[in-house]
Amino acid sequence: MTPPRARFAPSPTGYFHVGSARAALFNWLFVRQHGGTFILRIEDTDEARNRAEWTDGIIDALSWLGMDPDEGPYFQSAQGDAHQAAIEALWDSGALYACACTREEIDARTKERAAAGDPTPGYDGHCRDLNLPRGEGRALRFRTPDEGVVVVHDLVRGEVEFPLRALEDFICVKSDGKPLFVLANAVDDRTMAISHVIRGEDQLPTTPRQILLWDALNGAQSVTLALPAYAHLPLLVNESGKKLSKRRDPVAVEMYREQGYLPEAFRNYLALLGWSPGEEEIVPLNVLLERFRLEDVQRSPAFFDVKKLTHIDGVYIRALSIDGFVAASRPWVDPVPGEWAPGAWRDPDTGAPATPPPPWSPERFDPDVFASLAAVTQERVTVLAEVPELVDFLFLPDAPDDPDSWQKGVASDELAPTILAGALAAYESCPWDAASLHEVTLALAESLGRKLGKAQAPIRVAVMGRTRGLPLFDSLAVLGRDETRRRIAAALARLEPAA
RNA sequence: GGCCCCAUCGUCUAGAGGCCUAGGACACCACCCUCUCAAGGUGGCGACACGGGUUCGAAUCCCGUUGGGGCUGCCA
Repeated sequence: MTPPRARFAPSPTGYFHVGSARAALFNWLFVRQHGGTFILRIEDTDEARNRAEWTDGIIDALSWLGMDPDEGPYFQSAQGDAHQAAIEALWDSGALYACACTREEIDARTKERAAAGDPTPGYDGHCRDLNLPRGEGRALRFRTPDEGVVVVHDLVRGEVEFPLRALEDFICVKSDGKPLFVLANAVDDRTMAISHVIRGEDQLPTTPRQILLWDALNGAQSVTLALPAYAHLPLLVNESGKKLSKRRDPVAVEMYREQGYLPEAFRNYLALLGWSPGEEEIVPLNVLLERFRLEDVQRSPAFFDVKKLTHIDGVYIRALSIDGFVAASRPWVDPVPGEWAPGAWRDPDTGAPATPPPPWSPERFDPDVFASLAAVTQERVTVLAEVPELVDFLFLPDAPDDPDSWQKGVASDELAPTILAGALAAYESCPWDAASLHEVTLALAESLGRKLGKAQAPIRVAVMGRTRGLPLFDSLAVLGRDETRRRIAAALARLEPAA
């Protein structure tokens, strides 16, 4: 196969949609394994607001996922000359005609037809043979053949036939002279010599029009180009089986990045939607590259399952080396000014939800202290944004205050004062390491006739603030004798303010 | 309404006529391990939408039904 040229062509509409990310990934995998070219084209011809910003977001997200384009970004808005030339050629060849109908007129006629028993919707070809001149608020329609079929040769779906009689004369140039998506898209694919169009299934119904346009362009312009190969990927849906919607579904890739999903894990999960690498599903990139086949892509829609994504992310996090984990956690525990950090991105619609910064100040954070508990932290988080709440007790001036934990672990335990007082005494002079602390605390528990599991709760809440968290004795060992005892004493005082 | 697509456990999938009393993973449940929480281990629950064909034999092929979805804009 000659090296393919495939494009990822998002429109900058606010943030990077997971469905777009999946489409980009499949394009990228396909191109990489065939030594081809991965092209980024920004389809920004509409009312592009804040264009630069959204485009930067797309580029950042692609880069985060390790899929930097080989060419581009090209901007559709910069292709005006090519679009114009195509329109002129098409007009001169007679493929287009001017239409003066308004939406209202068309709808009215459709209604009339329906009343007369003809349910055919769409444009009725009213202006088709009127030979109207161009201009004056007139859109240009494509003269669609009345008989026959257009067949789309789809790499994942096989041959899909569209009867032409059901295809109306569609508009491809707006009344202001600007091309519509269907035309701009086809023209750009021609000028960029695209060989493979890999995109979402929602684009399948528009494909016959683009094929018609492509053929017409071949006849109208001096260059004859081979039609690209098409591959329409199954849609990503929510749990009710509907196409992922920007409104009610968490679809922003930026949001997942903020929450601390690793790009490798995210990419691995994306690859699993509509495709399977085989017996193992958590596989490194080289395996993805080795095994991916467009032909093996599933045809039915796939549910974007955050639970599974999260599980996979947990596996990737645990597979990190300690150093790797410490480095990956950095933005969440010790963000560097000027560099990417959680909280930088906000949902353009809701203005939320950004991951909050760590609860401690940069001055209080100690990388070495964090590193000493990294191993036990690593196996307890599933996304990096969970790291701060596990280690915050180390960097806050006092034990974090969690009312539920206090109530459950201390206030409602009649033995809590005894345990805390016992621990305060026992910790005064015992060797300060996890094993010794374990031993000493176990002895205290047994003297009170309690299992260690139950007896450690008040100490844990007094020092670490919550009933759940890192292993207690490792944590105390790192926190230090003085601070541990100070917090236990503080908890005792809080329990018996009078005494 | 019209056109198109799709149909294996709740979810993602393996399965390309006999290897399937349908395999794995997520989720869920139970047990084990255990200083909390995780992680890990063991086991469990759980699917070929339905009806006709074709065939010695169908989850796999064909047809129909039903169900779901997409598109149907002078948006991209």
